[in-house]
Amino acid sequence: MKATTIPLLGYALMGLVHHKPSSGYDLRKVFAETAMGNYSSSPGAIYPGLERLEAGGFIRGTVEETGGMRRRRLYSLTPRGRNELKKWLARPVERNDVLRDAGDAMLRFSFMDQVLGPKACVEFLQDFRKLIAAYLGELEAFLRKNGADMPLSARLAVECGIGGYRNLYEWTARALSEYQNAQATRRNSKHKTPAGGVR
Amino acid sequence: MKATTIPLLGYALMGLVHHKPSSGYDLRKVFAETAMGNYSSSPGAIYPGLERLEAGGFIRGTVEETGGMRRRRLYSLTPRGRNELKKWLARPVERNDVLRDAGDAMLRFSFMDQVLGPKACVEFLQDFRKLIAAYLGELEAFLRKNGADMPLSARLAVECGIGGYRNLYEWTARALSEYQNAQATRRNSKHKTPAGGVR
DNA sequence: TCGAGCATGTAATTCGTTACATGATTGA
DNA sequence: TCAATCATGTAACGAATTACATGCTCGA
Repeated sequence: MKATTIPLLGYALMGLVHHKPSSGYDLRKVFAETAMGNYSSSPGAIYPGLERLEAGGFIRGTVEETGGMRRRRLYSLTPRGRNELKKWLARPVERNDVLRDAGDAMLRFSFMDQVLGPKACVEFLQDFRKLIAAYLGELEAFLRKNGADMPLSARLAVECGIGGYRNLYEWTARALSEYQNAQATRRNSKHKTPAGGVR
Repeated sequence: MKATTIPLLGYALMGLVHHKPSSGYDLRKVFAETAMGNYSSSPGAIYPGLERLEAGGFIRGTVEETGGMRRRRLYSLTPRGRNELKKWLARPVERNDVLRDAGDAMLRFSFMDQVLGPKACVEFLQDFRKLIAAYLGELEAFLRKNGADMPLSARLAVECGIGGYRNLYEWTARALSEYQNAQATRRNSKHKTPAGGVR
């Protein structure tokens, strides 16, 4: 039983395909045109990535039968894929997720709402916030200790990084309060707006 | 004449080695323990990376002759390497540098002071600032157009990204004013503290 | 003498990048 | 009929990750 390790791009693809069944071309456009501009968008990444996911049984592609237009292979999540996506999203946040600019963690969060619901988002944000605070403390200590001996531009670069984490920290507070508002609204309106909103 | 394309890690290594001749082990520790925690630090990245740079003639390794301790190979920058580093640092900032979290650009900036001097840093910051402002506008427009249709967590993720760029934007202002102060100080003290500071 | 930390490497694998190739469809 | 755009691929290559292997040196 192989470990079946899925690269980040694979999860990005699964999350998008879960949101809305899509072709490779659709997905490339998402990466190229939306705020997901980090991530590849090159055909040499997307198509092999989709093939790997299909070979692993996480997505299934079916050829669309529309009159006109060239054939497009529409991918959608299989139950297995949905399960894998859930597992990935439900992983506890670790210190590691905070280090390398947290791209991984933010990707997870951006899909979390639809798949795991608001409660999981709140928990995630709380844990994330704690980790950010801890790392922020480390960075500030580092700067206090070494800042004076560093070339100006290097010190400024570190300060920029600290500012980035401070932004992240403040963002978690805003995000948490938005979730509290959303939950209050939902309680009042008695499920008038369900959770996911696939369309 | 091959293109000799050097990966980002290669430039990180060159910048560090220029700052202070180092062994592979030293460099690994820098990546593992300082604020440069993004970047690999694994031996399978560092040692082959150093070998490639040496094969390209950018750095040269000499075995240290200290009594005691196991032999360590100390690398230092060759003239060719210094030239290559300069060329990389002097590249104009492009829109592309702003997209993928600007890790590349910040790395360049952090070495810039020592190699190109404060004037280049100021120019860099001014260009960088403009590009950030432009991309920030795009992201905000994107959010205005699509924010309402996005799941809450996805929208929040975009807002977090926007906050990150806003931080970057504000940081450029602070950095610029620090450079102006530094220049004023230097003028007053008549080169008492030169530019580089290799030690 | 034994383990911890110093120090350097190597091999298998996987993945992304760049660049190229192909063909279908639509509108001018 | 020609260009643009839709849509899917493929091949070569480079580089990072993981995991393993090795040997030195110092202190307890």
